[in-house]
Amino acid sequence: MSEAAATPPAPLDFIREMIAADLAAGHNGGQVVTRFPPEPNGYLHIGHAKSICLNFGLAQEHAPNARCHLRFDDTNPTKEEVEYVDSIMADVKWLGFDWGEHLFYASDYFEKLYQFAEQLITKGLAYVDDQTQEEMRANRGTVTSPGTRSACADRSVEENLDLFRRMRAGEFKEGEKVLRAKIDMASKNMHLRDPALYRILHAHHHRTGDAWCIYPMYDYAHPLSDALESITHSLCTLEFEIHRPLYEWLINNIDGLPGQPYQREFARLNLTYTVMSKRKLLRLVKEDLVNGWDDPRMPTISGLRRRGITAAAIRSFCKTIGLTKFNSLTEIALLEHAIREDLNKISHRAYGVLRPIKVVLTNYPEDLVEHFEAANHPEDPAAGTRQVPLCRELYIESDDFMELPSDGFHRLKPGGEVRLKFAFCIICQDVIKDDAGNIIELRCTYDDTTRHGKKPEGRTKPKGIIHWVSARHAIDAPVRLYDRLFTVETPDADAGEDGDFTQFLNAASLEVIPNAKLEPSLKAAAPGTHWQFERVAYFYADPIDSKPGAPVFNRTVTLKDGWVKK
RNA sequence: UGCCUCAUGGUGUAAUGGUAACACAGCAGAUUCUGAAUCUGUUAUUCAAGGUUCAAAUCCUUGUGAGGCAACCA
Repeated sequence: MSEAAATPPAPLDFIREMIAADLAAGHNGGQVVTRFPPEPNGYLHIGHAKSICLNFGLAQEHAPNARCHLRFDDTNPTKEEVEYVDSIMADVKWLGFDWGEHLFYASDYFEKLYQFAEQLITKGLAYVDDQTQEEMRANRGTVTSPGTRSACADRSVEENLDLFRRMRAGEFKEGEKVLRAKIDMASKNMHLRDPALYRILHAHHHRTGDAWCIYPMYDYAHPLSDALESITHSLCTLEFEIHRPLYEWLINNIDGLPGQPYQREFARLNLTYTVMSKRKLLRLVKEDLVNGWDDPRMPTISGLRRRGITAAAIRSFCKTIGLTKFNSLTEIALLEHAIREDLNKISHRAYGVLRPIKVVLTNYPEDLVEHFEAANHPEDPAAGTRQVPLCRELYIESDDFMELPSDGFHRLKPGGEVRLKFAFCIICQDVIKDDAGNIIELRCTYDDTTRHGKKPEGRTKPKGIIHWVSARHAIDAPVRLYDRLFTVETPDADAGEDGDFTQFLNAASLEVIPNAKLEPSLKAAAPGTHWQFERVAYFYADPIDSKPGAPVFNRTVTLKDGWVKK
């Protein structure tokens, strides 16, 4: 029995199968060249992570005969900004991928793209159209009826060339002229009804400045950029499937392309309880419905990062969801599982009491302070230990006490006993209330025979083990509890055609606890570190708002809670 | 009233004409100085109807449902 037989190889998705077949057939000289081509008009989100993991992952899997390019699809200067370029590069790097020398911009190809357009005109495959946008739309026909070709389609090559050059020279106003491919106005595929190739935009471009006033359309620039970079496999999402014939038309009709890429499509990621379109995310930011692109509730890479989600968790998640053409809706639980799995491994444990209730140990000396040794990680002795101070007055989680306990509740109750983790057991003797009847303090006694490590004879162990902090030593720190951004699984779909998805925003998606009681060692928590507050949740010391000695914590994800109240 | 694509447990995926499986979620138990983690067990699946075949999730036909397509956006 061989090792290989014991562990079958992971099954290939349809894209990887296709690439394996290309390689087996000896295509592309054994090279695999992919690209991740974002438009710098917004921040990357977890849907992009799926594409990044695919494209860069393919390059890693086929190394050294492979590479993945990062290319900015910056063909629309009216929407694009350098802020987005910078954030995209930072996010890709943070996710753990490297484009090496292969950083490109579609705008780098403007001159070549222009020459290819002249080639198309010369071949009689493109013409300058004078129709207005409205006329073009009207003449395009409908999905069930053919369109009508513009009278301009009959212009001579010479006239088209002259007009196109004058478009470039800036002789015309925006909307006055457009370069169109001459394909088929009766095609069932609307994208083949003489699609626009170039439009006039007297706009300042973030890289080319004012050098150009005509800009190529995505459908034109994308396949040619792929070909210019000798991309072998151009992978995009399903909505571009219908663009494929146009992609191929361009590749086949332009001479002098160094590469012959082909496009294939996969389903984009949809996640429950969030929205994923850049347009909607932009709206959340612009209308201050969240605190910027990196708000920890956002599905953006920067938001997830700031919430405390690790790159490893995102990569693992992307592996789990697979790759198909099925338009799926992935439960957020799958992501949460990937997050907990990684955080459980890397997070040191500490005590934090979010909603404190004071406990007085009536039989504990007033002036005594003891330190108990606590493990930093239960499954990793190498993580070491720390000393946690304890005195007569403590805080415990108010959830860990019930005056009228429900069935199966095995934390603290009147007359009941629990263990203070790593310390000793206590019994609740008295419940002190204020005039309004609110519990303000618990009077307890501790049992010295139950100290950590001791095993007293003939004594039943309490089922409940709770965390605690010393009232005298606790530090106060702000803790932000993040929850899902929306109250419904599919805010998009539920809002309908003309509905507003913001109506489903979760009003309780952020709760700030200004003064959580934390064990003193947490005072030194470095910004950008991951913690598990035992029995509560995973937290992340906010990298921006934390100051030396004054950390601010973001709740990344709660611990799974297996206890269901009966 | 057109064209393109898709359809496997609650969710995401695998099975490439030959025993429908894995992960998540759920449930039950073991274990535990975290009601976590870990371990064990378990519930639940091929959109429908025909056809081809010794044999169909897989191939064919017809339905049904979902998504996409008529920017000078990407």
